Amino acid sequence: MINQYKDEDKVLLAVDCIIFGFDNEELKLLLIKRDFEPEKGKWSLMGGFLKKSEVLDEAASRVLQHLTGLNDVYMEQLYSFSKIDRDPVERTISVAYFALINIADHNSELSESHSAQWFGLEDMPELIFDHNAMVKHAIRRLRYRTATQPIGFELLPEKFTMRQLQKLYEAIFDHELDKRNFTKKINAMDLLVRLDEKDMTSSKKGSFLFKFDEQKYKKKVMDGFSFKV
Amino acid sequence: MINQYKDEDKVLLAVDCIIFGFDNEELKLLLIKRDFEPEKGKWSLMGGFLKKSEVLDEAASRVLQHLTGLNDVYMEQLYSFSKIDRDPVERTISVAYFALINIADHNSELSESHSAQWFGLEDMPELIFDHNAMVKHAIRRLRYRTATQPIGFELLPEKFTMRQLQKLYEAIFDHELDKRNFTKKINAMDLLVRLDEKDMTSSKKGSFLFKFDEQKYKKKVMDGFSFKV
DNA sequence: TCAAAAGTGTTTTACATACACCCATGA
DNA sequence: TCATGGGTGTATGTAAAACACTTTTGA
Repeated sequence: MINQYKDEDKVLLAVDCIIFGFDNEELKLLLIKRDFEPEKGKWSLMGGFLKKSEVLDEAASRVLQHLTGLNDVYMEQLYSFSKIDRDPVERTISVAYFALINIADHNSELSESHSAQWFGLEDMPELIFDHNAMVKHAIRRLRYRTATQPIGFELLPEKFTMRQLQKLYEAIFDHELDKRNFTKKINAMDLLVRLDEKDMTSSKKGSFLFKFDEQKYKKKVMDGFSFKV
Repeated sequence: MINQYKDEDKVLLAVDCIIFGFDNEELKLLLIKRDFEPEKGKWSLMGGFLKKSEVLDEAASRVLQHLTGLNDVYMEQLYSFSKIDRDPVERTISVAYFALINIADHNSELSESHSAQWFGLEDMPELIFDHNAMVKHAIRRLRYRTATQPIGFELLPEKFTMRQLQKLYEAIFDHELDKRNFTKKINAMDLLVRLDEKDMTSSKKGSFLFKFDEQKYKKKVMDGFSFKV
């Protein structure tokens, strides 16, 4: 078969990862300080190029794994960015992905070796290229996804307190929530299992730990779901 | 500056358009019968390759314009598909776009010259490559977008009756709606202007024509918006 | 005069919101 | 004993859903 596509333009395809974490207080992003040109020394999302042997999801996982050491992470393709001069070196289209990780899980030596650092959404530096726009987009998507599927749990450790979960939702929606109403709504979802175990670090009384029920969780994700603020 | 990207793989980037239309009864898709290999003679979405001089949105508009003659159409980037062998000729990543057009507006000679044809979602043929998956994805997005922004109007002529609008929403959500509740909800949106004009084709009594108020429409799109079924 | 679609309001139900006090404990 | 965060229920408002009859007019 002759190749009827041979006169078409080829381009570089990058993936860039918006990596969200949660430190029990605020939503954070893992950014790297570029140690190569162009824009050396500036802050940037972690990225890489698609190889011919990979699909996009694999490329994004590889990039994430490279920076955090983590596998099996919640990732979702976001949007493809294609401004002509977005990368000054060469025409590059970038497919943005966002990832939700548990900060405690990531390999911090690996991150440090990439001069990576967590930033709160409020005190983030300016990023290179169109990365600021990617982050904006990712926050919107995270809010929508959280309102639609219980993916918030991906950002928490396996066992967590109701207050941690609430703080997380508050951070994602940037909106204070009522403790009682929140508990009610979460319980109505019927996704959590309360353990016979308390976290004693946050108060003298201690607060119950929960984990979420993966079976029910998967079912809810399938059926759709709604959380409103 | 030396090109530090020179060892990276380059790929072909395609755009494929999911083109929705509405014929007052059902949602339809504009498909083309391929007249070139591979998969010649099979049904497919309209597509094309990204040129180095274009951004993705431009490529998608060009492809759409080529088939329908239409400019200034509602289009939205959907998702990028990257399975290794999705196109057997060469490694090609495709960025899917969806478009909403008014069937009456499109240039039907142009479409015919591409052997294009409208299909209801129910009686659609199997499509080549991963185009079926693209369509599925597009329907999901269209539902979400319609629930979130009043974009349904993009599929209607300038003047339309309340029943046409209802039929459209019913087609999008594949769900019958109550006439009274629908009218109430649409009126509450405060987007429509009732004209002193009736459409006499659908009944003896005739039914009022409406148009939507572009000013208010734009404002609502900005502010966000909610329509639930 | 009747068939066919248009138009129009009220009641019921579910869900979101607002709101305040007691509990357990370590210091 | 008291300061701190944890845990819980009820009343109110708002939006969705269910539901049926009258109007107009061309055939």
